[in-house]
Amino acid sequence: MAPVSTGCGAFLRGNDVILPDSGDFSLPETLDCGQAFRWKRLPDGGFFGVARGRACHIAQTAGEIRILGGAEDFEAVWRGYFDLDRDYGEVKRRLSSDPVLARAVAYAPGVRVLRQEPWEALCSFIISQNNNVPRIKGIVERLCAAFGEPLGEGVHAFPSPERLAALEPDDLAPIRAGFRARYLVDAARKAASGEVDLPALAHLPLEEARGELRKITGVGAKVAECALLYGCGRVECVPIDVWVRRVLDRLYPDGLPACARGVEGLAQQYLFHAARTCPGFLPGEAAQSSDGR
DNA sequence: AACCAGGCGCATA
DNA sequence: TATGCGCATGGT
Repeated sequence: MAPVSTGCGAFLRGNDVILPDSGDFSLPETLDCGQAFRWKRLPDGGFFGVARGRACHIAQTAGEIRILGGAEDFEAVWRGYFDLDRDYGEVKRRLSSDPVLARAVAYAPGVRVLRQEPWEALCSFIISQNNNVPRIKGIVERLCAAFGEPLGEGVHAFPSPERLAALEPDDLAPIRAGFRARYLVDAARKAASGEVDLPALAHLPLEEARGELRKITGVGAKVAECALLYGCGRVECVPIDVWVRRVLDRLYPDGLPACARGVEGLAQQYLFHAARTCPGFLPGEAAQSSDGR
């Protein structure tokens, strides 16, 4: 069987793309760790999701991950989306020279940081503020169903900035986003007009990129950092929410260790996930038992 | 029935 | 610069 692409170890079997299990990619750990909000567990244990206007069914068995739907979508979307050209084994070895990070990595070694679209990541994390994961998912789902382009079979793309820019906050009432509705409309108008140049954020100097995002009402330091990390591939960015705040206060009072330099955002994801879901990871705190579907 | 949820804007000192 | 409060909504 011919490789569908060089570098990431994928090959084609029939119409599916196969990723041999490297130990560096767990579907639940990656898709259900609070970084993306459109992935649903399927009865067969796999996941279904939509990104960049394409739907995807992905399944994991003992020895491999199977991406259904063909090599074209894989090359166009999923290879980049799942960050398959980054060597997470190497990243994890580096991070594991620190004892706390080593624990976080060992707890969930299949966590990857997804490379989402800037606009979707921005909206998702505007919605996330003072909110919980199950409800964030519900709001995003209703937003897509109401305003996203139909892709067939009841599936919808994430709505474009242009589409949302034409709305008033009240038009978003059915989404039940609460006070965040006007933030979404403001973001849409600034993105659609080019007042905030989202595609430029991937290569702008960090402070400038942060400043651009914070022109949007409802985008503060944390949401801006999320948009940059999850939406713009800026893996040095560290969103500091309540969980990461606790990790830093209690375990890294002097900041993240030197081994995380340049990939602080990836380190953050392992730490965030462990702090939230691994009992006893945070001293003097019970982790959440579960969240969401 | 309060309290919380991957925060932010605004007022006040 | 630094706190404190209200905010829509829904689940414990």
